Amino acid sequence: MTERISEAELAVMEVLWAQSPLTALDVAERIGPVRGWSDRTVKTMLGRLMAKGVILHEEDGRRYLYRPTVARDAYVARESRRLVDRLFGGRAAPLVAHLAEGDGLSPEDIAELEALLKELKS
Amino acid sequence: MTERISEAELAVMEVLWAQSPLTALDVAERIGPVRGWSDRTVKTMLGRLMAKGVILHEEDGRRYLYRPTVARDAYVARESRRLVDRLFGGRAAPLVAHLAEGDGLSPEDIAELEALLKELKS
DNA sequence: CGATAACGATTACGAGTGTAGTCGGAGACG
DNA sequence: CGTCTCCGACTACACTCGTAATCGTTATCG
Repeated sequence: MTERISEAELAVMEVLWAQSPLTALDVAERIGPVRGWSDRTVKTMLGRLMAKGVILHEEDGRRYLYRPTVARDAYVARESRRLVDRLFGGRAAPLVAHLAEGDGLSPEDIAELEALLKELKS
Repeated sequence: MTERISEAELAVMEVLWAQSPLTALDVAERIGPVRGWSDRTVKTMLGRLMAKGVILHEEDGRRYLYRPTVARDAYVARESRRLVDRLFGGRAAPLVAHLAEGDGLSPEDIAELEALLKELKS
């Protein structure tokens, strides 16, 4: 049901996932420095995210407070699945294998994965 | 260096990764039925992929034979890394955890991952 | 040799994206 | 009360993507 979130929009979502509700300017302050966006741009993103239904706003005097309607976890799960489906025929193991190649796995990752697998088998 | 490949373009790449070199019509025959594309559309994709430098063509009489310049493995590794970086701060373990949640891991996946981890530790 | 068919090259066009600018109304300030 | 300012709503514009259609040239077939 939830529509796709573009890369730039995701930056706004990350801010709101980190803390919400926030005003448009709050969001802009947290993003502007990092991405070099004007506050207008942030406002546009908020508008588009509203249109996509992934955030909502509540009135607060003469301005709005924005908050996500979609949990980060849910979004992340969907995107992960998309990638795995598109590139690996839905199988997770090859993905991990690929990450392992380019030195993508730290020792902590490996330990964490082992623990995870142990749990899954039980 | 390599530019991004869009979703529709990826379908063309998959065909060429499966077999190459191929003519435009060869590609269209392999894709058209599945995606419902006209051969014109396939030609457009080939042109854009050429512009992006991820395929090249060799002349074969009055037509071209196309082949990838980028290995599927390299592409897949880059895209996987992008996702992991964007959504998981570069850590692979949380990704696998997310996939595991939605029943995303088959028993074979789990077995395969175990074997992989064993190998990585050695 | 003239018509036709097969190709590649160029162009089209609406939706989405990145990145803003402008307009209009409601408070704030003098 | 008139003016300035802050905010959201609407508009802009170039670029990418998905999905083709048209143009020009060259080989081919009768």
